[in-house]
Amino acid sequence: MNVERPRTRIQKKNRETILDAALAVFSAEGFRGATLDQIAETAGLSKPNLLYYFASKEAIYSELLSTLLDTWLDPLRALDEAGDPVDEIVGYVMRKLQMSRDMPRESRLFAQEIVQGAPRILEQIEGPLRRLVDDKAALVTRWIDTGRIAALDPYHLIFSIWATTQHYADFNTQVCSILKPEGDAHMDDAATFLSAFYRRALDPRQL
Amino acid sequence: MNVERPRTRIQKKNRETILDAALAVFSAEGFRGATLDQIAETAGLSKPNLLYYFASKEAIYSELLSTLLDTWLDPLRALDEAGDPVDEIVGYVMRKLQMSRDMPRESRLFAQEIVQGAPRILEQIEGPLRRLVDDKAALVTRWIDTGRIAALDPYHLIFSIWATTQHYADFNTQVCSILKPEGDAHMDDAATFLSAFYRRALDPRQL
DNA sequence: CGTCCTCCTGACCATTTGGTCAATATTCTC
DNA sequence: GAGAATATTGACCAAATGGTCAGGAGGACG
Repeated sequence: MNVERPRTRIQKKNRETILDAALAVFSAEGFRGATLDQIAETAGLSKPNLLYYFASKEAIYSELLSTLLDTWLDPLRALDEAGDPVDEIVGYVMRKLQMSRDMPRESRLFAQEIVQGAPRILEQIEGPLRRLVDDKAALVTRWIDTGRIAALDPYHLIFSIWATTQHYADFNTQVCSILKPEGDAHMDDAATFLSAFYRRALDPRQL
Repeated sequence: MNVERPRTRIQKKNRETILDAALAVFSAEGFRGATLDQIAETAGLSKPNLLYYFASKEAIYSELLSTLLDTWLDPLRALDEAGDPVDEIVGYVMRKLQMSRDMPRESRLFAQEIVQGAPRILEQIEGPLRRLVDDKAALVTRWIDTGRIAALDPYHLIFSIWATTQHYADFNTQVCSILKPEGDAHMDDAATFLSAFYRRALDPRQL
């Protein structure tokens, strides 16, 4: 089974089942911490069966990463030059926060990969991701130059958005330990905070 | 060797050597990814010798975490009610950023532990850390109530500071991949950005 | 110099884990 | 429903890994 494109419906279903189980296990345990047995059990399949669909543990992991990275960047892609600059960026922040709420496993998966030096997706980061960021940073610079937004380094602005929004997925344990109620009730508070925060920081008036 | 306090100078030296090597390996590979052999080699000691000084891999890891957490919180502790509110918070941001620059291994160690649900320091987070944060959040609230700083949720404000500053240590690989020059030259840019960013967001005038 | 205590190591062990394979079961196609 | 293609599994393997242990070095101290 060195196949790339699934040919039968069983293949499609099982590959999806495996990838979903792998996402759960890898995001919770990291690459090294996850075991094929765990993934197999989560998926409800036998270990040799996993290896019938994927060549190796690494193959599962790599396919996960590259499949998800694309989705992960959608919110940034949607940044639109035509809209109001401040609204656009605040909108991006909200979309990214929504993603942390809806896809915390994906967020943690990337977080762990990158913390460890991104050994398996460095290429994707230096290629597509970097190009996208360069593109959007140029857009922000245009907004700055026309005085429609505060003059703040666009790259570091984007980093700050990644950091503040992904924090709620990646460090959810810590957030919940400090904010009394469990659950993601505080996600709404986070949205309120970040919205006001970025609106204040970006407003071109003042100072 | 179930000793807690080192008694001889050899003990003290070797325990330090081991903890330093462990910090390097654990922060780069995570708890599960790190091996005793790696730590032993990094420390220049034999594996059985490690286990002469520490009861187990877990024991090394736990001692590392609890030793470092205290230092990690110093910047927040220094937040001073007597100073100018905006300057105090910006100062906190700068101290925290400095820590990400000087102690990236420690930052990554905590990051990985918390991403995985903080299984081994949850107690410390729910106890001392939470108390400290509650304390400082109350201080920020006082500043808000007297109109000396913008009205922003103090807990989420603190989270945003952790997120934005630690980002430069934890996701350093990504930052370097997007910002052309390697090295930590961009740490200065980060300081400039964060300083301006928080100053704008916190200024009590406007809006 | 002898002896006690600390320090260190080679050899070894049990378990875990990624991965293989031949054989069997299931599904698909005509 | 026969036969080919696809799917699944139990049994097994080699390497890695956390940890043990008996015994040997090495230093401190009388």
